[in-house]
Amino acid sequence: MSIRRERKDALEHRQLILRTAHDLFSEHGVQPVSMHQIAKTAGIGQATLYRRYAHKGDLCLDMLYDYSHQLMNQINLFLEEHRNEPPAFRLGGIVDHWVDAIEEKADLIIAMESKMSCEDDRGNFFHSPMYRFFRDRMSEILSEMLVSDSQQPIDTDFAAHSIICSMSPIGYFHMKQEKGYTVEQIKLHFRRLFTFYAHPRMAQ
Amino acid sequence: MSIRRERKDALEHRQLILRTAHDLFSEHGVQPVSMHQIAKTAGIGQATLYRRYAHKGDLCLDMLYDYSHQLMNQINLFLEEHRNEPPAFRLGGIVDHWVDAIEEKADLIIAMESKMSCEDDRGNFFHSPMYRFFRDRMSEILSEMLVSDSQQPIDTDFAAHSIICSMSPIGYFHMKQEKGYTVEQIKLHFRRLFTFYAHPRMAQ
DNA sequence: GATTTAAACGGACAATTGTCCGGTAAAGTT
DNA sequence: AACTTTACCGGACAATTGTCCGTTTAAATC
Repeated sequence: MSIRRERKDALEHRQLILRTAHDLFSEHGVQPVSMHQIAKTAGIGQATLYRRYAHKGDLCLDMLYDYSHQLMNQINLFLEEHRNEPPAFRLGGIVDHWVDAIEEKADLIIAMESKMSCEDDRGNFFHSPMYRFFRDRMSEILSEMLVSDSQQPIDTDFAAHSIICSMSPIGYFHMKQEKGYTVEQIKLHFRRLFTFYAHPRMAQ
Repeated sequence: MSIRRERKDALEHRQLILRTAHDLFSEHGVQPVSMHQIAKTAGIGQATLYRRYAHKGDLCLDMLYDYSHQLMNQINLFLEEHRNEPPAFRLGGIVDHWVDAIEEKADLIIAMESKMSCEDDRGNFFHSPMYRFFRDRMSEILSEMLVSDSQQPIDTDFAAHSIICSMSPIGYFHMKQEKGYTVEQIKLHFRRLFTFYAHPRMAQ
């Protein structure tokens, strides 16, 4: 009774699927390409595709895997380089990176998010390493900010989660299109809003 | 050349659809009921249904119409009654009402939101009266809070929009299930987080 | 009330998503 | 190397979503 490792052909198929999907998405965009089309183009059965990926959102999540690691590395580097800057500055840096990522991978991110029902674990963004990374890094920074004398302690994980939600691609693009803000303006507004925690002025 | 008003049978069908959908949703839940099933049960054609509602999310949005007006009235009443309380208190009240609404109408709201692509106007939550109502009320309250001496003015519409996004049902239920918070704990955390704008303590 | 107009109808059709199950072949066992 | 096990394969099938188009009929005009 030993653990069977993944079959060689299964691994090849996974790579084939990712390559095929990438090519099709590049050529036609994300939304117009169907799962059937991906399977057919890759020359594999429908079920083989669905066995790997529960739905297109799940596939997109995996396609973002490399990019997300790249992004996490960039951010870690940024945080390392600016470790002596005030927390608000570092939080702002994360915001900037995140917004840039949305701009660059909008199609994939939206396709991913729009398929997420609440129940199913598989392909749920909130269970991805990227979500945890963002939440944990932000949570740490928020802790630094709030270490002081607040009589009402803020739950920093909760706050980080809220910040991530408020920077959802859907909401982001609504802001951009509806109000006509530029990318830089939105970044600025986010930075001001979130770093209000760090440099608050007494109101009223 | 005059404007033709809506045909009588069209109106009847609209009401029939809403009633049928309500009954089916009550019996089986929202997600398992298909558009085909709704049309068939109502005794109308597929196209007749789709002509009214672009997709199930659009239908859900309309089903929330009455409830949303009720909710808006409740909140207006609340704001009226507590107009002399500090803005943070009033913002907190809105949060409470919103969370209660999510709890009560979760299925419909999630079905609605999960169908929203960015482009199509029809059935987009961000174009609904409810969104505008929440954004505008919150924006007003935030203005009161921030009227003071901030050298970096916060865009209150932007802030209100962000708050709405951070209270999205998907994010809310993730918090609730994953971290095991009770409804009241989440309300409290939201209140603290958002009203941090109003009673901030200097950090660092 | 007959005629015209076009909004509305609905069933059939096309496309996409998601599942089943008999068969295949790779990994472990002797 | 032959055998056993079982993860994996893939095409066919079922369900759901979304659209087309010839026909009907309510409403405006005469």
